[in-house]
Amino acid sequence: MSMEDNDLKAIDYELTLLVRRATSAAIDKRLGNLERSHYLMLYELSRNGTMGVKALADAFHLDMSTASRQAAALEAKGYVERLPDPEDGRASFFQLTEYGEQELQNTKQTRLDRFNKLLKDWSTEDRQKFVELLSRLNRTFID
Amino acid sequence: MSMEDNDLKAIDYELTLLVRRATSAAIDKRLGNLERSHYLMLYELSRNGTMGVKALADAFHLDMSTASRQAAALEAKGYVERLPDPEDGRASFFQLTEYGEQELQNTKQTRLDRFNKLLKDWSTEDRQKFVELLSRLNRTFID
DNA sequence: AATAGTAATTGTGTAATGCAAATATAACTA
DNA sequence: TAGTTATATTTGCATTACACAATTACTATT
Repeated sequence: MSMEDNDLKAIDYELTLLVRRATSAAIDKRLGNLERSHYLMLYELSRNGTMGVKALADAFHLDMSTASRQAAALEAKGYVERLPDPEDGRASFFQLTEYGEQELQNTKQTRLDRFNKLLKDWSTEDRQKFVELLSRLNRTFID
Repeated sequence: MSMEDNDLKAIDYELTLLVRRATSAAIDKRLGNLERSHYLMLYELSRNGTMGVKALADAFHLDMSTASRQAAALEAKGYVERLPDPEDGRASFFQLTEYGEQELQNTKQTRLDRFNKLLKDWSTEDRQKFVELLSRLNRTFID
């Protein structure tokens, strides 16, 4: 076992711990009024305009059944509206509603506030580096 | 909204995404033969020798009911053994078995291999920095 | 003793996910 | 064009992981 393996092991352990803590209710599961899964989906919709179940599932590498249920939940809560796809009778598009947009902004702010507190002692350089490394890792996962 | 908020927002988003991806089966949920929760618990037991349900729950900030069920699952699989606490009739200790130790080592190796692949292009400095930042974040969460 | 506190378990409910089967519609092919 | 295959979505079912509340069996205190 090489010296560098220790870093990798530590990364694995810390990430696993982080995921556990985030899954555990208090930290990340729900912030603002939105569940994590709903937050992500609304976020994606706000960036992309409208998307169908397939596109949402692909964007997050989720099973379509999962994406379908989450989109239905968002619709039931009034965060999104379902529009028929004029070119494909099987498909539909989801679009953020005014209310969904509001909740998304609220939740973004709540989450920002949390990280402001949590990372208040971090230097700008460390924050930037953390973004960079997290992004790189996420992009790697996605391939 | 200040300039630095962008970093915090990005950190939040990337972390949320990471957690989602990890929760999603393929990446982190199960590696080697161990579920994430079992991996963490065995890991903790291997570092601390023996622990009771209360201590395990505290270590991970879990509800005791959750820790209790997970410990019971580990026992059922033969990864740990339950020993009565001689000083407290209510309590017991869990101790890694030979088999549990093996599975833990297997899983550690499997996870190490994964990160070796995943982060093969990362510099030593980046890896070290990532460990540092992740650890700092986790310690912050814990308080 | 009587009471209050604690370790653990069990019952119940929820969120998030996947796989498999079913449905409706589209696209392609012979 | 009729028949077949592929695709978008939904629904049924199962699993993992968690919390909260109630219960049990002890322990500690008064």
